[in-house]
Amino acid sequence: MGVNLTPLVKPKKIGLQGVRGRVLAVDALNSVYQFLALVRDERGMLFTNSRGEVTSHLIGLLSRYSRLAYEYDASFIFVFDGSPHPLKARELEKRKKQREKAKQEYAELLSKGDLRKAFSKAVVSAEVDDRIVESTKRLVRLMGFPVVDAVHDAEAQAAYLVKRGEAWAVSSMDWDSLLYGSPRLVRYLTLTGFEWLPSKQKARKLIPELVTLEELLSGHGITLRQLVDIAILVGTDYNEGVKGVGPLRALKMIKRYGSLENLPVSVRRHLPENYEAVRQIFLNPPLNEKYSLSFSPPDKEGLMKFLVDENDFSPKRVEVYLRRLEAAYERRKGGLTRFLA
DNA sequence: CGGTACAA
DNA sequence: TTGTACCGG
Repeated sequence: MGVNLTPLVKPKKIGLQGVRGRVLAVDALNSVYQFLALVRDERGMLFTNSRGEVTSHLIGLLSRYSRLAYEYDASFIFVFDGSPHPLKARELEKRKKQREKAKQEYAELLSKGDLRKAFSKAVVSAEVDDRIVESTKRLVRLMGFPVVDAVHDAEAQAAYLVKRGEAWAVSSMDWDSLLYGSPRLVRYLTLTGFEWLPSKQKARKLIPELVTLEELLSGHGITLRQLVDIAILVGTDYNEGVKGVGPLRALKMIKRYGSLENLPVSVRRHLPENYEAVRQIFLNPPLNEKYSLSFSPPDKEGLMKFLVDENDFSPKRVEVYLRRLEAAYERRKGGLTRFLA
């Protein structure tokens, strides 16, 4: 679930116009999780092709990113998680247990006929397997967007792409890219602007928000290293936080004492022994430096074969997505030519 | 989630 | 213009 920085951040609402013409480094599987959670029928069942393979993520990716490209002239680099960092194993185990519990509860609620509650469990049980990752990569490439593989966490690689100027901001629901030093983070990059709150059985209206690392740090008078120390106190994917310490207390302590090393021993003794290793994951993560970023026109034949022949999409719908992607590509290409001339 | 159609 | 209902694979 990443790090909870919510109480420390004052995002600026930028709306969809705020990403016009921008290149976003998308945490691809973060986006896929949202689609798997929400692109479902009224019983909470995922969409599938005739072989029973999940297609909900393909529906979501096509409609969202083709329209953002077409209507807002945005473009995307899709960044994928690599092998999980060894220190993340405990967190992954925890999530797996949560999913399994939710799956069971889903089946029970469904057999009792409680469709609304069943749906909320289906959302928690969303799971990304290898086939979903591979089909996502295949679709993104056919759409003409570059795919970048991270060594471990996609958020680290996406942050690096923004630091290098290859993308304007990271697009993700999670905060972690800021800890990896991304200068900008865009949250809630959706078209309809709704977030489903399973606990409340309600949807809340949201518009895209921008968080600037510089403003976050200067606003609190801290350094990136200190922000990472705050995260370690609160808890990250790589360590349990100190009990009773939330984001606000952590900020106060790090501002007062400067760093984890200087905390009073009463707090410091609750830190994990390997906190320096966790700090280095964020400050100095292994990166893929040999990525290639080629933006191509959409592959019409490839998309038809993949979506219509293999995944039972209606050809009429696929043509709509294709037209958007073609128009968006031509417009960006034209803009670039003008810029170079 | 996102698209569409139709109501008030 | 906003709400609501239904569909997509």
